Amino acid sequence: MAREIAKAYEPQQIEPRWAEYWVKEALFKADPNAPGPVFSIVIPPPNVTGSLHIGHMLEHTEIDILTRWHRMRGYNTLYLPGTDHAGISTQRVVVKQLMDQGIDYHKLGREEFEKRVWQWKAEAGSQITEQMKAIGESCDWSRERFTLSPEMSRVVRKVFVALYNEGLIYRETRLVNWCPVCLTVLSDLEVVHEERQGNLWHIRYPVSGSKEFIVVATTRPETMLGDTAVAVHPEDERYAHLVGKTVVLPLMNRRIPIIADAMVDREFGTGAVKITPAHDSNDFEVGKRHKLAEIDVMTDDGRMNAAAGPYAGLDRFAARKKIVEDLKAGGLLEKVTEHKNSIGICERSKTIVEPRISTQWFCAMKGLAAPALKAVREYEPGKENTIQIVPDNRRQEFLNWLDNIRDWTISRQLWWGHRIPAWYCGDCEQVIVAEEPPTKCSKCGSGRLTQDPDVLDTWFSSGLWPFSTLGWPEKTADFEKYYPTSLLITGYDILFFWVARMAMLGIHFTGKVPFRTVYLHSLVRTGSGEKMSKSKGTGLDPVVLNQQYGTDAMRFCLASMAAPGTDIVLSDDRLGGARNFANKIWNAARFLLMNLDKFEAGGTQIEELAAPEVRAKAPYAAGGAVPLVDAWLFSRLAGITELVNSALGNYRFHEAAQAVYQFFWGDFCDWYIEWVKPELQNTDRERAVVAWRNLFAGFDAALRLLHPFMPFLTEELWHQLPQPSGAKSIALGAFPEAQARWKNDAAEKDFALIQEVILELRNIRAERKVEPKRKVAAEFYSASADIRETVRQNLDGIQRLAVLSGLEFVVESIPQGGAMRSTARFDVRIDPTTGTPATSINARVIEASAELAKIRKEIERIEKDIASKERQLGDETFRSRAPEKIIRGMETTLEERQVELKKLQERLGQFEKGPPA
RNA sequence: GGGCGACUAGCUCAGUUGGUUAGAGCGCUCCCCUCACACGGGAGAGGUCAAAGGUUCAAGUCCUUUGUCGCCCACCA
Repeated sequence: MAREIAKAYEPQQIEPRWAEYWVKEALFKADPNAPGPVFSIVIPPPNVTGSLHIGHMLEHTEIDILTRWHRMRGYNTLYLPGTDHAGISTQRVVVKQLMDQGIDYHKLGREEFEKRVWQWKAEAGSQITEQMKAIGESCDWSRERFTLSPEMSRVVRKVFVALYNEGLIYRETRLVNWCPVCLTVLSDLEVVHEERQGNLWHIRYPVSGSKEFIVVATTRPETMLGDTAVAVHPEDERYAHLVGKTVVLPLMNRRIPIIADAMVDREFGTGAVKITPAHDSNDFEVGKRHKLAEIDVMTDDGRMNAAAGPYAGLDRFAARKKIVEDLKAGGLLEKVTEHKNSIGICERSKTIVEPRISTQWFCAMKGLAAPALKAVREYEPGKENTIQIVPDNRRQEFLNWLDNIRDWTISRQLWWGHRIPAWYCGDCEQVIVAEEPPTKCSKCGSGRLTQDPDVLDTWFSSGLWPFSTLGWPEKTADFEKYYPTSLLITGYDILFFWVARMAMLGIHFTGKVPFRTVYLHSLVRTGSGEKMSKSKGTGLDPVVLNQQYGTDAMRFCLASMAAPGTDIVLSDDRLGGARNFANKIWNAARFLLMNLDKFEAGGTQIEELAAPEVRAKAPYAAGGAVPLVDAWLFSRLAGITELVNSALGNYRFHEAAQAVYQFFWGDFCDWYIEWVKPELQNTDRERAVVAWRNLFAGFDAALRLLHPFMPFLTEELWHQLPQPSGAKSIALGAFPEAQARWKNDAAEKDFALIQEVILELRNIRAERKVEPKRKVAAEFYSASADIRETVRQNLDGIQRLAVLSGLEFVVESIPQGGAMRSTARFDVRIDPTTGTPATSINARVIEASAELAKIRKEIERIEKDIASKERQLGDETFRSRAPEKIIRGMETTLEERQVELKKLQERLGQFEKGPPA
C-alpha cells in the first residue's frame, strides 16, 4: 500500500473537508449527562450581520484552543455559539441599504422595516456562522442561539419586568446623550471622547438698564439661543454688584437673570458662565437648582428649531457660524481664543453627540453593581462565586468603573431590537409593564393601550447571555450542568459594555457569577498602532489570510503572539513563518508515511503502531536499554507537555505555541528524525521495530500537542497515519500528559553534550570551508572519562551528522590553533588535509585577522565574566544569602570559564607566533 | 485632571514571583537544490535591555525622577 501525500502542505485541499466532517458528525455536541469535570464557554456573540474580522479570529482561536484542549483532557465540554442582533449597527446597515435603493425607511413604516431587517438577517445572518464552521471552531451547533430569538426575547421581557417591579428600572426626563444622526439616545459608554482644538468665544451680554456688559466665555455659541441665565461665583467681587440683575440675551432680546452658583470656576474664562439647561449637563443641574426654564433650541436631527428664532432651520454648525458673524457685526464679540476640549462622539456614526433633554428608561446600577464588585474584589483561586479577571491589571479598571457607576440609559429610539414591554393607557396616566401584552388598563380598564415605541439597548440582552442561552429561568439540564460558565474570553474594549453587565445581571438573577474567569484578550492592531478596522481600510481580512496561509497557520500565528496584556501587530512575515511551520509538520509526516511502506515490507503489521497501548509504552528499549536519543526525546516531550499544559492553564498561549514550535522543529525534526533515520532501516529487525515504535509514539504525541492550535492539519495527518479502527477524530483523543517515567535528566544532559560536539565540528567545517559532503577525519579529546564514554557510545550519529570519516580519541589535550575548537569540557579538531585546500593567501590573511579580533573580544568578555563571578563568590554576604543552587552553579561555571580563558589565551599565543596552518 | 501600559538584536516582539553567558520569528552574511521539507538544511554576525539616580550580595526584572509613544476614565463652560 503506497502512502503518498502531497509534497507541500496545501490547506485549501484539506480544510473544507474536515470542517464539514466535524459539523456533520456533530463531534462537538455537548452532553450534560456525560462524565468528567465541566468546561463550558459561551461565545461573545458577534453581530449577526457582520463577518469575521481579525479580532474575531484571535478571540475564536483562543476560545477554540482552550475548548479543544479541555475536551482532549476529558472534560465535559461545551462551546456554545450564537449571534447578537446588534440593534443600532444592524439598523444602520439596513437603513443604508434601503437608502441605496432609494427607500426612506421612515416611509416604509415600522412593521415593514422590521420585516426587511429579518429578511436581511436571514440572508446575511448566516455568513459569520458559516465562517466559524469553515475555520473549524469546535462549537456545539445544535445549541446555537440568537439574542433576538423568541426564547431569548422572553427572557429579556422577564428580566425587564422583574427589574421594573423591584424599582430598578424607571422612566425619567433628564439630560441625555443624543445622536442627531442615529436619532436615538445613547448610553455614556457609547459616547467616545475626543480631544479637539476648538475656540472659546467671549461674548458681551449687555446688562439691562446699564451700559455695562458681562462677558461670558463659551465653546458653543449656538447654544446661547437657549440661555436662561448667566452665572457667576457667589464670592466673586467682580460681579457681586450684578447678581440679581438681568442681562439682555443678545440676538434673542430676552431678559435673563444673573445668578450666583458655586459651580462656577472663577479662574476659567471671564468667571461668568452662560447657562443653557437644555444643552449642557452642568447647566442642567444649575437650572434645576435655580428653577430656570429649559429651552431646547434644536431638533432631533441637530438643526435649530423654532425656539431659535431667526436661526430656525439651520444646521447646528451653520448656526454657530452665523451667530458668531452676527455677534461680531453687533460688536458683541469681545474676542476669540483657542481652546482645547474633549467632545463626545457617537461611537457608531462618529457625529458629535448633543446633550438633550429627553424622557427615557433607565436602569439603576448602584445596587446591582455592589455584588459584582464584591465577586471581583474577593476573588481568590478556588473561592466560590467570585470572578477572576486576567490579566490582573484590568481588574482594578473593572472595580474603579463599577465603583463610579452611573445609571444606564436602556431605551433606544430604534426599531430593531427588543421592544420595551411597557404600555401607556390612553385614558389615564397608567403605565403597565408586563411580560405579555395586556388587553386592558390595570387601573381604569381602558382598552386604549399603546406600547412604548422604543427598544432596549442591545447590551441589555447580551447581559443575560450566559444564562439565557442555557435555558434559564427553567432549571434545564444545560443550565444546571454548564452554569456558571467556566470562562469568558473577550476583548477588553467591551469590559464595561458587556462583561460588567453580565456580572451584575447574572448574579442578580441566578445568584451565581456567570463565569468563573474572564480572560481579556489582546486587540489586533495595524502597523501604526491603530485598532484594525475594515471601515478605515486597515483591517486584514481573515478569510483572505486563511486562503493565503491556511487557517492553521493563521491560528498558530495569532496564538504565538497572544501574550496577555499586550496588543498584537500582525505581519506577513510572521504569518509566513507559521505557514512554513505547518509545512514542516506536513513534511515530517510525509517522511513517516514514505517510510512506512518499507517498514511494512519487513513483515510488521503497521496496525501495531496504531494501537494506543503500543504507543503508551514508548520509549522502547533496544538490546536492554532505551537508546539515548529516544530517552532524550521523551524527556524533552515530558518537559514540553508540562509547559504547554501549564501555559494553557494560565492563558499564556504564546508560551505554549512557542514551546511546541521549538520542540517540533528543533528537537523532533532537526535532531531526532535526523538521528534515527538509519535505525529505521536497521537490518537488525528488532532495533528497527523499536525505532519505529518510538518514532510513531513521539510523532503521535507531538500531533496531539499541536491539535488545539492547528486542528485541520493534525486531523488530516492523524487520519493518514495508522489509527485504531473506529477512531473518529484526534479531537476526541487524549491530550498528552507529562509522564514521570519519561523524565530523564541524564539523557538530556548527555544528548546536549553530543549536540555540542556535533555543533563544534560543523563549526570548524564551516570556518574552514570544507565542502558539505566531504567526509573528514577528526580528533576528540576530553579529560573526563564519562564524556569520552558518552561520545564513544554515540559515535555513529556524531560521524554521520558531522560528516566525518572517523573520530579518533586522543589522549592529550589538542594544541590550540588550526582547525580545532575548544570548550571547557572537550576539544575537537578536524584534519585540514582532508578538507578543501588553500584558499588564497589574501583571503587567509583577512580571515586570520578577523579570527584574531574575535578571539580578543571573546577573551575580554570572559575575563569580565570571571572577574564578576570571582568578586561575587569572594563576597561573604553573597555566600551567606544567595541560594545554594546559585552558588554551586556559579562555581562550576567559573571553573569552566577559567578553562575556556586558558585555552583562548593559548590560542592567541599561537596566533601571534604566526598564521595558522 | 486622574489611572494604566509600552520603550530589549535592523524589523516585530517574548522574557511569571530579582539569581549563573538576555531569547524567538523575520531580515542579514557564508556554504549547500544531501534520498521528508528551498515554505528547506548547516554555520554565523548582531543587544552598555529609553535616560539618570536608588534599593540589594545580586536589577532587563523592584523603587524614584525624566523623556518619547499609546490607551482608558473624567460634566470644567
